[in-house]
Amino acid sequence: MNSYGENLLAWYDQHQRTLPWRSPPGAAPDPYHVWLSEIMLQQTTVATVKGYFDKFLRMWPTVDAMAASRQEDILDAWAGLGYYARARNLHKCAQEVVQNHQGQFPRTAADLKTLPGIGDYTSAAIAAIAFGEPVGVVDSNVERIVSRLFRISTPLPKAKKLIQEKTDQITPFDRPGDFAQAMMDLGSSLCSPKNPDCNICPFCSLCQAQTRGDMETFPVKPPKKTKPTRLIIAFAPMHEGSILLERRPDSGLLGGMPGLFSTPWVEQDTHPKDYPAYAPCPGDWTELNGESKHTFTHFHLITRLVSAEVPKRSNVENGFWIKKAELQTLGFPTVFKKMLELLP
DNA sequence: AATCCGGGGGT
DNA sequence: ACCCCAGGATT
Repeated sequence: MNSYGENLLAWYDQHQRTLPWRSPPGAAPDPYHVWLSEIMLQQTTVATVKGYFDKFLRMWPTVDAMAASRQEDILDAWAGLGYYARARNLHKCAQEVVQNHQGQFPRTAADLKTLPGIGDYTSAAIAAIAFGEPVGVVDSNVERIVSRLFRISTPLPKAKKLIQEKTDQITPFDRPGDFAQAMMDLGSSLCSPKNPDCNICPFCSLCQAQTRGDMETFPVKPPKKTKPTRLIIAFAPMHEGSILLERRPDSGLLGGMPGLFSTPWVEQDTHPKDYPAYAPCPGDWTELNGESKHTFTHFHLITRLVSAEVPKRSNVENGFWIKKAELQTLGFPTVFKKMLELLP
């Protein structure tokens, strides 16, 4: 056992957090729980995931149950969590595990990585935590910690290979899963992006950046780009208290999710005379008061809502009618929730 | 190597 | 307003 492992695991045994997907000390983790939590935790905070994790386990207690469900039900339960490709891949992955692996998750990082939605990080995390494979698990917490430990000045993402090698080196063969989770606990508590608490850090004397006092300069990241603003008109075609909505195509932005029909999501505004070209049906469109704002990963969106009482035609491509009172029974992406709040 | 893909919380 | 976050897939 190296000194990194000794120091960190000693700290972990004292400060370990209890989380819904984390098994009690000494108990064997359920690979299904580990997998489900790791997918949800991709670019998503622990606090946000907790409620969704509990709900998913109640709805689908086993990978077999999830594999037997419909993608639409998975997406509905995932609504609000974001990055919806994760939910589509979750369903695909469960089906592959059942069909091609006898309902058992592969036990190595290399085999896990062949499954949908499982990449470098998640394959290593499941292999280490659920199956004890001594592999370095590198997420953004670990990138920050390791780049500080060794003062890695190469900018991300080019530094990823070196960070992976360093992480592999300091990961102990004994308890690699605990080491990985301890690193993430450390990164989310003491080794924070700003004002890291080096005084009580188990790596304090081992950390090159802390010795120099320039912790906050690591990791080195490329400059951010400014987000453009897109302005769209969303359509609310009404008929006797029902609204015509769209089931979005299975790929791309908010893929597979329900939403409102709208003009194209571009930076250029649309003139009212062009509304009919984009509306799902003919209508006398009148603008409702207010506008909704939402920010995505790479652009801001401002939406104005127009409404019209229209005949109830049923042959609208990807369209479906739903009573206003039943909107709450459907899982919407947050951007559409905000738009629907503009309805009178 | 770049780009696309959500949303919430901290500061 | 800007930062960050238990990243993966696509091009």
